Amino acid sequence: MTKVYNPKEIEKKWQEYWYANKVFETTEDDSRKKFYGLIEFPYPSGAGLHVGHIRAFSSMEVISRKRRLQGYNVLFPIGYDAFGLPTENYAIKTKQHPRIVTDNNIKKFETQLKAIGYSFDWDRTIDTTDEGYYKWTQWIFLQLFKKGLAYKSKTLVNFCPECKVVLANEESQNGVCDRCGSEVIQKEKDVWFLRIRNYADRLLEGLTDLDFLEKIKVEQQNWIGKSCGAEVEFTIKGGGKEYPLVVYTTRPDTIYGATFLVVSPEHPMIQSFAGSIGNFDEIRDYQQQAKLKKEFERVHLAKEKSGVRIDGITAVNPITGCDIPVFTADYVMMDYGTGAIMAVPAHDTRDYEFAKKYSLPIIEVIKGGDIEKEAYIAKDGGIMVNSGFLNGLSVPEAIDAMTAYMKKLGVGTPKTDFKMKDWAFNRQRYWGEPIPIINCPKCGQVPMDEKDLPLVLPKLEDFSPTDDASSPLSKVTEWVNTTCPVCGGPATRETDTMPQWAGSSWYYLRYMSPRDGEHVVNPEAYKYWGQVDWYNGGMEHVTRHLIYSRFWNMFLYDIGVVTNAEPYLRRSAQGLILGADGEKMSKSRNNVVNPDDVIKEYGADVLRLFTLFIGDYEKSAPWNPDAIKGCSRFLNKLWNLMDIIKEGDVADVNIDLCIKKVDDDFESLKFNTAIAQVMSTVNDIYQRGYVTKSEFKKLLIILNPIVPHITSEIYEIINGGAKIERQKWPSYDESKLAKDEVDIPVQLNGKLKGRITVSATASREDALEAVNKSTGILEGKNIIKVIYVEGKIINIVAR
RNA sequence: GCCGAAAUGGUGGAAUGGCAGACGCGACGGACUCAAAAUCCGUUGAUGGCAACAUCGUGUGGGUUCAAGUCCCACUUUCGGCACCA
Repeated sequence: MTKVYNPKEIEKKWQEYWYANKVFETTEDDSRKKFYGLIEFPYPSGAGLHVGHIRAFSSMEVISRKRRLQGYNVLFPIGYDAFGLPTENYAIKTKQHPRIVTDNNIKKFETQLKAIGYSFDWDRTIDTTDEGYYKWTQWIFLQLFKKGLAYKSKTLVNFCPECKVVLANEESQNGVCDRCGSEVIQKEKDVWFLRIRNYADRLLEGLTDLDFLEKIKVEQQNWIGKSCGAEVEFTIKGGGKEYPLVVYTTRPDTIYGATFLVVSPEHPMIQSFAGSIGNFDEIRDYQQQAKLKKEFERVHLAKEKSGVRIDGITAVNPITGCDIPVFTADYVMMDYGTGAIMAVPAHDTRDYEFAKKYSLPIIEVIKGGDIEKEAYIAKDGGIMVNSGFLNGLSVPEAIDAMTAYMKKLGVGTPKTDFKMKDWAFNRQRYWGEPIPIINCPKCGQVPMDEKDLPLVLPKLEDFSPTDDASSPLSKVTEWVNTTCPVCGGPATRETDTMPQWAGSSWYYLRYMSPRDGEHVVNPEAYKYWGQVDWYNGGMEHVTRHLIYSRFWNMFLYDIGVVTNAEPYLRRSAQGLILGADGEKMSKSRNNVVNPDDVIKEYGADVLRLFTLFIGDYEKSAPWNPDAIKGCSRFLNKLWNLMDIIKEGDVADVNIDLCIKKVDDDFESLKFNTAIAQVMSTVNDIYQRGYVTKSEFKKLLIILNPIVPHITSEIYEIINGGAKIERQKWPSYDESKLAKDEVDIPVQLNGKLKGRITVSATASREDALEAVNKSTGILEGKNIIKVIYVEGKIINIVAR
């Protein structure tokens, strides 16, 4: 009898061995194929690791360990995305410096990660708040600035009065601050933007060849939101003046049905007709109202359309020559298209609603719907009517015909637009990368000299935010005041810092050469590691981080820093672990599971096993504390196999099938079924009563990526000290996957009636013979048809 | 409103169109024990039947097929994303 399984003891032993001997350290090695596996590096919060992290990291951990056993040279790194608000807020609350808080949190994370036995190359650890790191974040920003892709612009921004910080659109969805949940207000501010819209088309097209989960592609496509249409010029007449008003439409085919025109309340056209507009006071009131409405109300709460007719001006339809009235309404947004639309109520739901409310004419130009009841969109179906030369055409034909006609007349041009907005790239907070720009009264915005990077974040005693939405850095006059690198005159530094998305937009490159002081990424290292082979992360980051980092990589490709336009070849996503109550884990719900507690009770291997066994990896699954026992029992059973090792006939246990299943399932992230297969195989082994050493070794190796401690220990014990990580991933014998004799179901008229045992390659006649012999179901029956699928089923249709 | 994913026992979840419920949890019965825990063995979709067995059963209603959880059509609900995007 061997000693009992003691996870605490063996896990400590193996972790010490791995980390002290740097077993997972990696260097470029041309003699071996490379594999670069990436996980989203964590934000080191004070709360420490969460079981969700474990699940998120475990897929690439398993794949990386498997790849090593398969002979690959594996880069599997870890780092910390450590700039950001929570740390800063916590630091303010506890009166510590964010640097101290960050360092402590990182230490805590590292201890926890090591206690789980992850096979990271710890020597490559990076930290976005490290000067040697953010030097290069700033360097990339400078290149963007020099290429005209970073600009400052006055706009209304989402401002959180609680966090006192300007938020990106994506951080203030539904008009609520992502961080604190308070209501966001609109504030005018000078803000840095990155011209990500310039890359919209390439970001969209680049998706085609990538092995990203389909739903990730779809979300990115929706986020980018490309629409193809045309800009059409209407002429506004009033008070003897003419004004060319350009509207944006995706449906030029419906122009014969345009019965009015709507401009956004902010549209400059209104002001230019100030003198000729009869109801200008009313219009001004409406503009004021629209301005007061927060974005949230305007978009989400305004169930009913509102608007005002602009008296004294009319618009001329460039195709029909007809005069139509002009309205202003806040359902038209200034920041999309041209801020003006031609309204076709018969074929657009919003225009329909507006026309009904203000009793405007509705002209049907596409047959097929019932415009008495509702607008008929008819994107793919329907035939044009009441539309001059378009009559009789289908909608797609009419779109092409009208676009060409407008172009010929010179009143319209094809135009694509994107929903995605430029990336608001700054925060008025302390704990972020300083923006390396100097404002000179003579020379304007001047980039810092690259030689002077990093621009170090000054040590600050009081870094709490200011009430006037300016950065705490503006208080450090000795830091702010500097000289202009161009003219040498007195100048001031930019005091805003970069958003948290900055550091994470290029971290996958830094891992390739984490300590290189001369390059963003060392060219030799890049040449070897190239693209990330497989990136796993959360669905919550596929529209922001994943697009932002693809954008930065494309830019670095354009300026010759990297040689691949796309950073990630494959991207998968894990499902959330929900609380035992089926709700998302959160402190406020008090349903958070701390991995330390699980390790304490069951050990790290059980934790690793359970987070992967809990359900389909790509779907969310609730944490069931009772079910952990099953995983613990299984590891005990695995351990106790040592008591029944015996050489013998290997029949009855299909180890080849098990290897194949595990091999395939790992590659498609079906860890739950891979584990189930191994459990079944172990059950079969106990049923048989003994395990052969060769079977046992194979089992240990295929399980090693998931439960490395116990498998390392058993392997060492049964093989006189041999190390499992030096072994080869087992192959399986194709010919042994299928059995020679099979038990197949017998159906009569599609209903299960019994089973027969036949050779896997038995003929139809043999199978039918076997049915006759072993069952009496065919007696007195008239056979009409026999369906026989070799090795699968026999179904007899009979009366 | 638009786009996407999903719905299977008491429960988490398995099923290239071919035995629905693998594997795990729980429950029940038994062994071991003074007892409990741990462990081991057995049972466990529902209904009827002593039983062999029969009937029903994968959100709802239709359809295709020798055969449907799986494919097609029409719905319902839940979750995620986008959203007066012209």
